Amino acid sequence: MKKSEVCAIFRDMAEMMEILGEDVYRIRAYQRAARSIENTSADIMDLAARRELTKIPGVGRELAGKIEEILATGTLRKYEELKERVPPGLLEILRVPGLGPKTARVLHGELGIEGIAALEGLAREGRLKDLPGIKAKTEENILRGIALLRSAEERRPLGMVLPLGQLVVEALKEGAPVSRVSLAGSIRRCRETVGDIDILASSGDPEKVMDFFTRLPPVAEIITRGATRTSVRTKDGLQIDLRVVPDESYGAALCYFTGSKEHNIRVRELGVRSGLKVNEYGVFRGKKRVAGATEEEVFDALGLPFIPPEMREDRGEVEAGLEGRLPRLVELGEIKGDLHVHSKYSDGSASLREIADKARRMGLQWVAVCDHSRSLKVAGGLDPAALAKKKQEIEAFNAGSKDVKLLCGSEVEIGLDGGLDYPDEILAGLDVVIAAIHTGFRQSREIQTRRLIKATQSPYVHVIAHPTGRLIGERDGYAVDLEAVYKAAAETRTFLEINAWYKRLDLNDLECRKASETGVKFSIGSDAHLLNQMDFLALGTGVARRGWLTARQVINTLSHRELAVLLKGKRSLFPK
DNA sequence: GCCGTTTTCGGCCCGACTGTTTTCAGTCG
Repeated sequence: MKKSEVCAIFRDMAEMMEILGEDVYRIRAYQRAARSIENTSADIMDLAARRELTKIPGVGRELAGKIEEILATGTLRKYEELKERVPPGLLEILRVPGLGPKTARVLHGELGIEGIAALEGLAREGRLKDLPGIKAKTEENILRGIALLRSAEERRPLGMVLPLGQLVVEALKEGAPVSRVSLAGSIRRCRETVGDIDILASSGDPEKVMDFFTRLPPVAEIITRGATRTSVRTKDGLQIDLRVVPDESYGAALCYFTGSKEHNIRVRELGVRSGLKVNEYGVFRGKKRVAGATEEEVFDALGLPFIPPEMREDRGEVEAGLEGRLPRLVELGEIKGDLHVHSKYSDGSASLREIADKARRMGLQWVAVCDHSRSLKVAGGLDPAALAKKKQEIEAFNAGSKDVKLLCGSEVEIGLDGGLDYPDEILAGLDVVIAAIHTGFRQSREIQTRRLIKATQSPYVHVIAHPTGRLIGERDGYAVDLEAVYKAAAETRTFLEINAWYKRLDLNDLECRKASETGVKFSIGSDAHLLNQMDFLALGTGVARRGWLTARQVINTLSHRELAVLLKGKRSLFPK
């Protein structure tokens, strides 16, 4: 039983109770508990075993008992009772945007509607109009909502969306009368997937800003257009919202529109306790505005240090801020190199020199060129001769390069038995060895765990690449006992990769945070196969920041010399 | 159902927008 299943049950229950018109604060308690469980890095089974479930914020005695019941029986009596009273089709129609629990209740009570298909049919026939609180307009809105639901694109990987967001922000800075402009929303928090692009600007002439915005080349359609908020859709169906506020509200609005919603709620609650009201226009004591122009000012008025956007998820950052124990997060500017890049030697498209030139343009000092190992034939895995040639070329390059240095590495296949794809003599000659699973995804949890742990136990393996193997929106990671892997990695001083390739982001934010508690350190690698993909390093840094990691916990912050010493150091743990 | 330097009872985040209403309820972010 995973915590996600517990959360799903609580969320379902909240929706059913909403339809039944139960107490809103009880409903909110279930929703808050679900969020809170999702955001906790602790293992829910462990907490239950230690009878410490009430340590989760928002979980009291009552809900702790319910979680225990779910863990013990797989379900919950009260949940089963609710399901008897609320048919599943009724939950389905709640997914229609603009249609909430109150309306759903009326639709079911009066017409017995139990699904989107039935709802659509009756709306088309004009048979909803005479229900209490529903007229022609609401009927139209329901039909529009159903169409929207069908066309709604899934959330997209951050890396697919970020470049467009940055482009629009740059365009506004250049061409529109704005004094400040920034990305906001989940894209600014560096969430791994993004539903739409939120942008905030301040200006004394919002009309001109909106005119400029709606005429930008990527814009295909204007959805709504107002003085403070305009929404457009791009040619490939992505929504961009631009909000324009006066300069004195910019900081408060940036906090508000960056979110997350849960973080905002927490911050406002904090304000209420000291008699302050927080909204998108500022922080107010009575009618007097006490802060609002900058985010720093807003946090300061609430007695908080600046909380970086990547942390604003209500995962304990507000409490940590109050107690003065917010970590100083690793910054992109501190990243000195990329630990995982593919070259022409295997399936990458760039030469060693091109990789080094790109690194120089990015302000990096070193790059580990880690091509595939020999058995991964589909990806041009290197046989020992090719590997020797590559090593020679890298040595020659380094001898002639005053600034950027290359490390000769390999992304070595981990076999089904946990064995490695090159013999030790060859591994010993490499600067960096990243061990990876690309085959045998369907092995049992025990086998996968053993494979990864055995890899950490090699004196020559420095990094476990993309530890879960998941691809965002395409496939889940393989079954593996990650906590056992973290423990093995910590004991053997093996680093865990934050693979920054846009569909991987593996480990993810929560797992980074959990792993870091065991003392593990991390290596960020872009996994670039094309030169421009080295820019994914920024995504990996975002994941590290969302995982609350400091510069000391990320080995990419080391100089070339420091890194070389660290990598050689693992062998000394293994007496001959 | 949770929670506590105003409280173990009585509160529980805030505002915009829409559509249905003559002053407000529902929904959303």
